[in-house]
Amino acid sequence: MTKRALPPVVARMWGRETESRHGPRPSLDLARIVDAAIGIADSEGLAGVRMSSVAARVGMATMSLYRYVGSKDELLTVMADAATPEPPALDGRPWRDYLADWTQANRNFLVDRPWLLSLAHRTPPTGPRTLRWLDRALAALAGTELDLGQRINIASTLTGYAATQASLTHSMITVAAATTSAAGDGSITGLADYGDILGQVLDPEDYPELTAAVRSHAFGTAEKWIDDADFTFGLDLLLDGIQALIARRG
Amino acid sequence: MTKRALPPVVARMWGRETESRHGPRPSLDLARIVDAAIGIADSEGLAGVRMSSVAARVGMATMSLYRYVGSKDELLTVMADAATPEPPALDGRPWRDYLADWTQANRNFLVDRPWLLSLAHRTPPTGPRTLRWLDRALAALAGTELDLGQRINIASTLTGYAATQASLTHSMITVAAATTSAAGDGSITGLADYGDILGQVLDPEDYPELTAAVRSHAFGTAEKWIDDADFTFGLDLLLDGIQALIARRG
DNA sequence: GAGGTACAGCGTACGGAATACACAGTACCG
DNA sequence: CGGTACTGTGTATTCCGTACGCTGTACCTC
Repeated sequence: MTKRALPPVVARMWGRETESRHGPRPSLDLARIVDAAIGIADSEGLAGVRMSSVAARVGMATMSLYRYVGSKDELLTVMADAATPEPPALDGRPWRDYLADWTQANRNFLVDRPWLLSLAHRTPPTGPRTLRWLDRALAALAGTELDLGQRINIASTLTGYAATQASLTHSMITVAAATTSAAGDGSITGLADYGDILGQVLDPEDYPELTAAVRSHAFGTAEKWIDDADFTFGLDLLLDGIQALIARRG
Repeated sequence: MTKRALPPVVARMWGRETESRHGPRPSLDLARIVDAAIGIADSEGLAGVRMSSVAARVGMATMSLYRYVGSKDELLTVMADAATPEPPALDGRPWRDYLADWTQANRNFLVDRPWLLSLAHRTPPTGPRTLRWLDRALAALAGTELDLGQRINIASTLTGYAATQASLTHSMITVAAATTSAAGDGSITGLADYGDILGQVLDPEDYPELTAAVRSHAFGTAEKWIDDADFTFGLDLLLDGIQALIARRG
């Protein structure tokens, strides 16, 4: 029985705080702090999330936050889970329909909240929301002959795909924050620029295929990355692979 | 002709510095600084990479680094490219063989240098190494009927898969740095613990499938994540999907 | 009901890290 | 041979995260 204490972050995400009976009751709860932090991240990006700014937003002193959160890092971890929406409902749909929906929804909220991408690499999923996504994906595959390991693997692969696509979409769409303020400075501002840059930099001898791609404007249109068509294309690749596997097993 | 100036980072990565003739010659070059930074990241992690520590490592004053790099952020970007190895050689192999190799190699260097994962979300690929990976993947698909957009899409999907798997592998393997130093503290230390935590936290009503997975120890064995079998499983899914697509086109 | 106790909110202070700025020395230019 | 542009660097500023200790309060126990 290796039943150790939960890591404090995890405990907090699940409301497993040991209720204390002494002293004044807290005037806030973790949720309100996390919401404030999420609000800031949405409007100013992750960089705007400072202990001081969050505290100001909830009307407390900076140091008071530490009664609710062990560290800024912890706060970010909790934020990452809380900012994740609920997964779509299964409603008895066939696995392929559902997983397509699931993956797309996954990508969509990552595009809406690009800062979530930067928080993705912290921990394996341990929050209620994130785990619900995993659970639902497993549920969709429940009717198949796949074993549990395979189902988990499929879920992670799809999440990974969603994240990759969201990240690409985001970095391509973004009019990058011009760090140097001079007009016409050298910041990468959009997609057209990306193709430009590659064109300027690539040696055709060394990068023959890429050069060809740039020349035929394969990176040219910004819509390409916002459009669902491209996303769906890759997704279908994955789903086809899964379907073939299931067929083999059945 | 929208031929703007290259972003400074990009210029530096490609050695497109405007050679200056006045003044003393630089006593170092960017490469040595980047190597030092990579060395630190390898041994202490990204957190160990401070302008001061890097400077110490190359035997210069902190502020001297700013003669070679515009900002720490720029340094990290250049590091990310420089730490990427060369892609495997194509050698006329069929696309599927090569891409399997390519993806696996991609995952492997990410597992070796987990800090690269945290730098992945900064920019679309603009460095010589990263772009060479892309070029080689496109080259492998050159014989197929797929159009360029599709080839690029496939390459990103595979990179994404490699990154996802590497990230999972890493977070599972890691004996997490115990931030609190007390023994038996609550940090997530490994895989067994991960299953433990889920078990403690999940409500079977709300997470039926996950609960079942935990109970049957689907998260239980650490080898599962280090082992190639699992990686190859998902990879084959993808490749099958691609193969089906190519067959359809041909 | 009185005192003790543990905990909430918060002001102050410290330490680490990035980086603006100014200055000294140096190599090449005319 | 002065001027100039650039290198290396010390100093100082600014911005954060957070350790610590103090004050007041609500509940518990006697």
